[in-house]
Amino acid sequence: MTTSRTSYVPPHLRNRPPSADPAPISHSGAAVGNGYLGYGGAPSAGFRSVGHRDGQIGGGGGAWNNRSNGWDRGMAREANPFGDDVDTDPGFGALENTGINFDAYDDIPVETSGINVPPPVNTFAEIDLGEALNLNIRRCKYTKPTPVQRYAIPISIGGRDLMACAQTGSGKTAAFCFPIISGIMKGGQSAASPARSPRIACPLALILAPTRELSIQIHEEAKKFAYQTGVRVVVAYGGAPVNMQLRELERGVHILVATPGRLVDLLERARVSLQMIRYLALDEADRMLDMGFEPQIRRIVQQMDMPPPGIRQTLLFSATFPKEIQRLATDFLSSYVFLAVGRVGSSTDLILQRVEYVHETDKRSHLMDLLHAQRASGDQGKQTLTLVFVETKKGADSLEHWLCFNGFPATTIHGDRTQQEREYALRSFKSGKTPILVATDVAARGLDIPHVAHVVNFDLPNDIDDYVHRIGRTGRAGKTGLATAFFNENNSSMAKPLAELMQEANQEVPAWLSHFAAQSSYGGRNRGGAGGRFGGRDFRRDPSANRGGMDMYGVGQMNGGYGGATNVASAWD
DNA sequence: AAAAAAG
Repeated sequence: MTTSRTSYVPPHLRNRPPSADPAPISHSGAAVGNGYLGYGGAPSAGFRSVGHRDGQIGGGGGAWNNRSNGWDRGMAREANPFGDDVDTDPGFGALENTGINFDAYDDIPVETSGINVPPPVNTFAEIDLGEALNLNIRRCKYTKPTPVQRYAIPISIGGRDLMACAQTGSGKTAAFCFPIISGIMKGGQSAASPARSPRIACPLALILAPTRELSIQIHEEAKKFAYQTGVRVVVAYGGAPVNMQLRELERGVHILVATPGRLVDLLERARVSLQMIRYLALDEADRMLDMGFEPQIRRIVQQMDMPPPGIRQTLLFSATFPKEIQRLATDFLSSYVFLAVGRVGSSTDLILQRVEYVHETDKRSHLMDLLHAQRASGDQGKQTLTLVFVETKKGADSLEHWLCFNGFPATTIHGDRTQQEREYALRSFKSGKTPILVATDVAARGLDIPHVAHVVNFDLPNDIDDYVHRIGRTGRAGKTGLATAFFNENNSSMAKPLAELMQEANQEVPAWLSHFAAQSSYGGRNRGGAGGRFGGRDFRRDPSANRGGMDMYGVGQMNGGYGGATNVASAWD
């Protein structure tokens, strides 16, 4: 059980100040006795009962965590996700600047609604997240919480369900990971219903994401937050060999990050049980609940063995949240708080949005012009990454070939490529080896790719929310970004919402686009996700939305929920 | 109609 591995903290040194910590990070004053009932720096001692043997079934907790061998080996082996050299570790550098420009945060509009909303905090120290997690927060160089974190963390710590609208890059992942990790540490191991077999993994938290790459990214980030907390994070997604993922699950899992398809597969194989779930988080929640995903999500959340709303805690996050989707989401929530954080940087100051009228047949040559101009003006040596969005997978392949043929190193990511190719393409793009990435909407949401200077909407999406997500891939890390859209007759349905969005973001709207917008009979008003200064608005506050939804809503809320407009802050009015 | 997500 004992080992000389430097990352292992022997039991007698646990709960000790930093001298016991092998990580090459200078830190001071790690307090002892932080209220975690024996957790401190390496809380594994608090999780398992001592003296169990390998493979022993039954007892106090989920099947795996009685197996002290597996557990301690896991602890000993836990790789330092921060790397030994901060300066040369790209992963760390990326996390260090998750698009957080604190100077831009002072006048960010924030709105909450719901009953008894826990008040926001101004510092991480105000919340008792635990010493191990606090140390990781310092390692991440998060000095103070972002707006979404200031509000979402106390709400989650307070045990409330949450529907949060906040731009990706505003610290969303941490906003739902911190409370989950902290809650798992505090709660210790529930003694309830052990699994039937040690081969069934029983995670306490489930984080679902709409793409494989996003689930990978969340997993990487969550591992940093959970480092040496004793909380194990495992990822499961399709397109990759299942055996490795199964082995990881067998070694124990507190937090499972997954895409829906692979999770359903694992549930059907009875390799995962959701009976112990205490936290459910949906990232890009509006996408997860839209037509393509809804049946799978309902299956996972409502038709397996997951505890119902009110028993588990549910956290929904997205940059956009259309009203129809909000209404759907109430099925998964109990007396929830709605939180909207104004767009930070992304579609306001930091991203310069341009729309150019380009005929379908001229798109390639026009893109070429842009790339030539960019190449001419750009600082040589500095990598300027360009992300080009197209509508179809075939279109992505053909544009990639054409760009390469014309001397622009490009690669592509879309759902017809193998997972290996997808991950290679993303790495190749991030590293600057192929500074142009042609992508379908698989790359539109959530991916944090530093140094993307230019997002080109070669084909505009049909949904303004998708546009918001796409351009959000640039203007990150406090840097400015450029978003260029090619517009023509085929996109006339987008004219109005696009013009309105750009106007709200104080962007210059070309006269011809306004003309298109005026002609267009399509709506674009109050599309829920895109309207106003916020990333969204609580549909419970919309009279027209409530007319149909109120009954269902009133019944669905266990604590009475939102009882009309009378007892709620009126900042909206 | 398209994209994503299981094999």
